[in-house]
Amino acid sequence: MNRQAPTLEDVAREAGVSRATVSRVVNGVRNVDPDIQDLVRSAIERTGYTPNRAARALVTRRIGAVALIISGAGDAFAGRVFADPFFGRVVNGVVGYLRARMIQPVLLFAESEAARKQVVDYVRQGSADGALVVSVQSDDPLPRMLLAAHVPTVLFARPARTSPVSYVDLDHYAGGRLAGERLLARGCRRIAAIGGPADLRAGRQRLAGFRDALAHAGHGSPATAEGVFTLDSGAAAMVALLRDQSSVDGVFAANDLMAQGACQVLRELGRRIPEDVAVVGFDDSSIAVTCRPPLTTVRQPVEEMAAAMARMLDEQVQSPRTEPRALLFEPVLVVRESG
Amino acid sequence: MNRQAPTLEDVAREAGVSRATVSRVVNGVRNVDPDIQDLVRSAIERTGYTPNRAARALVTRRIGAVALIISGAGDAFAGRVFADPFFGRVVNGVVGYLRARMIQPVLLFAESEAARKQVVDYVRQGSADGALVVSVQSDDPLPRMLLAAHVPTVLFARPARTSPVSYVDLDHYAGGRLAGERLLARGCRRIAAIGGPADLRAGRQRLAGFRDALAHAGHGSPATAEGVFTLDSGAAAMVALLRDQSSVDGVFAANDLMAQGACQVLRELGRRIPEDVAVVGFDDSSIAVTCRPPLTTVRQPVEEMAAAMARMLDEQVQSPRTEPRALLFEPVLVVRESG
DNA sequence: ATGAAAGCGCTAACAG
DNA sequence: CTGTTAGCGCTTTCAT
Repeated sequence: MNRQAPTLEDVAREAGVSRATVSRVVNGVRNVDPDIQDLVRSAIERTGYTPNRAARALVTRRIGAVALIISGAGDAFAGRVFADPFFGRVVNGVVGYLRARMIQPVLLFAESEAARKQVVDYVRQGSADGALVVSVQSDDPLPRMLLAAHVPTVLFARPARTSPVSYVDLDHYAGGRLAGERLLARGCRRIAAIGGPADLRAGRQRLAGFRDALAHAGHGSPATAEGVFTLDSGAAAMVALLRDQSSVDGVFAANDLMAQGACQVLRELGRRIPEDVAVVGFDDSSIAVTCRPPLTTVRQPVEEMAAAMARMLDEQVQSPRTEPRALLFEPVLVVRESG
Repeated sequence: MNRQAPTLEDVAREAGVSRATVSRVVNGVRNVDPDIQDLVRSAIERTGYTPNRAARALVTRRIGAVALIISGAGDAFAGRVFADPFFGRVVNGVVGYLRARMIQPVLLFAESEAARKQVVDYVRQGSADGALVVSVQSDDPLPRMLLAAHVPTVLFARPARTSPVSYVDLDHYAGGRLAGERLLARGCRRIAAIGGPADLRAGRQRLAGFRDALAHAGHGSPATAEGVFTLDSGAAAMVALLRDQSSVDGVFAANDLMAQGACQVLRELGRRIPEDVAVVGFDDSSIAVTCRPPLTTVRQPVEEMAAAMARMLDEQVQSPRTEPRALLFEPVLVVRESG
C-alpha cells in the first residue's frame, strides 16, 4: 500500500453514520436498515474503501489466509518442484476449495533450515491461520515445528513418525497391488519395477503392494531399480534394469514422470510399448495423457485430496479443539495404452 | 495461531521493564543497556514470544512480504505453470534476494478475473507491500489494476502497452539474432523456426531477431510453425515443419521446452542431432542440460532478472516516489551439443 | 437499529 | 538510556 488509504472513519463521515455501522455492513451483519446499507455502500464505492487486514486481524485474531508449504531439502528445490505437475495439482485442489471461501492460499517454500524457521515464524506471527504441508522427504522436521508452535496443520501424506496431526493420504499399497495385478493380467512374466526414493513412505508402499501382488500370484520378487521421481531418474533406472535383464516384458514405475522416462528409453531402443514391454505408472498426472504412448497408470486423486486437506484445515481453524483426523483415499487403475 | 500467544506486555512484565524497551531490543534499536538487553532476551526466550505482525503492520504500515504473482489465463493454469522450469527459476531468483532481507515472498496465482480481483485486494488490504508480476500473456490486465490501486509493482517483461511501471526484461531480439547466427555459422541452409504464442512479445521478438539474422546473411524467411512454449507444442510444430520441408537441417525453437519436443521428434525419426539437423533453443533452463543431446541455447539469466526485480520493488517500497525504471539484460549464446 | 467506547499488540514520539 | 503515552484501523460489547 502506498498513499493514505481511506479508512472506516472516512467512509463513516462520508455516509454520515458511525464507524460501527459501516463495519456492520462491510461484514454483512444483519440489523442494519436497508436504506442505510445503501447509503454506506455507495460511500464505500465513492471512497474506494478496502478494509485493512492487519487492523481486522488484530481484533479477530484471524487473517483469512492459510500457508501452503512445499517442504523438503535441496539446492534447486524450486526448480525441481516446478518441473513436477504433482504440485500444480495440489495447488489447484487447494485453491478450488479456498477461493470460494475468500481464503487466500499463500504458497511458501521451505527447503532449508533457515527457510523452515522463516516459514514457521510467518504463521506463528499470524500471517496465516494455519498450514498445509506437502513434504518431499519423509523425515521432514517442519510438521513437528509447526505442531510445537500450536499452528493448526494438515499434512499431505502420513508423517514418518506417528504424531497428533491431521493428514490426507492415499492407500499406496493398494495402488501398488493394482499395478502388479494389471501387469500379471496382461500376461507379463519378466517384470521389473522402478521405485521411488527410499526415504519416501509413499514410494516404499507402492513398491511393497506391487511386490505382494506378484508374490501372491506365485512370482518371485521383481528386479528393482531406484529413482527419485524425476524423468531422468526414471530413464536411468530403465537403462539399468535393461542391462541386468534385457528380456523385461513389464515395468511398473512408482510415478508417471519416471514411467515417461522409462518409455523414452524403451522407444529409443526400439521396444514397442505395450507389445514388447508393458509400462504402468502411478499418479495419473497430466503426463500420463501426453506421454507417448498414453500411460496406463494408478490414479491418485490429488486435487480431491488437496481440497480435503484445505477443508480439514478450515475446520480445524474454526474449532481448534478438534481431534486430529486422517483421511485415506482409494487408488483406481486407469487403463490407457502403455500397459 | 491458536492459543493465547505471549505479547510484548508479557515479556515486559517477565523482564521487569517497559513494553517500549522490549520493542527496542526486538527491533534492534540501539540505546539499550547491554545488561537489560540480555534480561529481555532471556525473557523472550522463556515466554516464547513472537511479535504479532498484524499489530506491527498496523503502525509501521509495512508487512514485510511481497506478492509474487503468476498471472495469465487458463483452466489447468497451475498445472501448466508447474510443468515449466522457468517459473522455478523466477522463484529461486526472487527468494534469493528476499530471504536475506527477511521479506516473505508470497506466491499467488491470478488465472481468472475473480482471482485477479482477489489478488489485488490481497495487496491493497496490506497483506503485501508490493507486487512482482510474471504474466504469461501480453494483454494481461493485472498490471493496470495494480497500478490503479497504487500498489508498488515491478513486472517481469515489458508490458504490452507502455505504462509507468518498472520492469526487467531481456533483449529478446538480440537473443534471436544470436540463434540465427549460430545456425548459419554451423553451415545450416534449410532453416526452420518454432515460434512462441503470437500474443507474447518475447516470443515475437526472438523470432524477429532470428529472421533478421538470416535475412542479413542473404537468406530468405525461414519456414515457421507456432508453438505455445510447451513440450508437446514443440513436438507438434516439428512434425508440421518436417511435413512441409523434410530436408530441414537447422531449427530454432523459441524456448528450450519446445526445442526438447523438437529433438524428441527428430530422434524418433532417426535424424541425428546435430549432424542431420542442428537445434538451438532459448532460455538455458535446466532442460537444456538434461535434454538429449544437451541443447545449444540462448541464455536468459532468469534468476538474476528475478533478483533484480525483487530489488527494484524493495527500493520502490522504501521510497515510493521513485520514477519507474526498466532494466534490460543481454542474452548469451551457450554452445552445447545440439547445434 | 444505531452509536459510543474500549481495546486488539505494537511502534514512535516525547519526556524524564 | 528508559518509561509514558498516544494512536494505527478495526470489531465488538454495551447502552440507547
